[in-house]
Amino acid sequence: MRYLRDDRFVKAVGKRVRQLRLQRNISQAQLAADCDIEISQVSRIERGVINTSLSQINNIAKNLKVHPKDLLDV
Amino acid sequence: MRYLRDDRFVKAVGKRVRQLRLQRNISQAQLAADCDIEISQVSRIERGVINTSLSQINNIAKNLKVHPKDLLDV
DNA sequence: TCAAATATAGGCAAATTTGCTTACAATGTA
DNA sequence: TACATTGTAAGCAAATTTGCCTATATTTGA
Repeated sequence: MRYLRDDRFVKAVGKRVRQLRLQRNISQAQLAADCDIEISQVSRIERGVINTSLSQINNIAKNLKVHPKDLLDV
Repeated sequence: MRYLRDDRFVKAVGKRVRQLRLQRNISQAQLAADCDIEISQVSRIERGVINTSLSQINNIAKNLKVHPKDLLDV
């Protein structure tokens, strides 16, 4: 099976998430709690090791108080 | 396990993909070929039955010749 | 320096996505 | 009507994501 993972893109989005999180001065733990997901998951997303889903992006965007498309502004 | 799927959001993105595809007058089969994915996958994404990944969004955006964030402009 | 806070890493099981395939419905056209 | 095109549906196996957990590294502050 051929599973598409665009490393460049995934890492860029992760970087963007981290950037916005730090702008808001919150820890991964805080963001994870707000989003009701695991810290390790936030870490994986920010480091770009996983190719996360639309819903996670929407969830994180909501809790970073930005429009989901802002997370893809890379 | 609690897996997050935001039906509203996923369906909205699917609608947006369809909208852009039709604007370009191409079939699902054509888009699928361009993206090198399955037709059934395009269908699932447009109907919002799956919560697809960042890389798929980027892939589809590329082949619809829009910025990935335009697919999340919902 | 030491301790606390923060971030990274990895394993496991369950859930989902995806490619692949076949079948069928819907739509349009001659 | 008949035919082709287009889109929907569903099942299966493989791959990935995710939650949960524990452990370790890194950073920060007193």
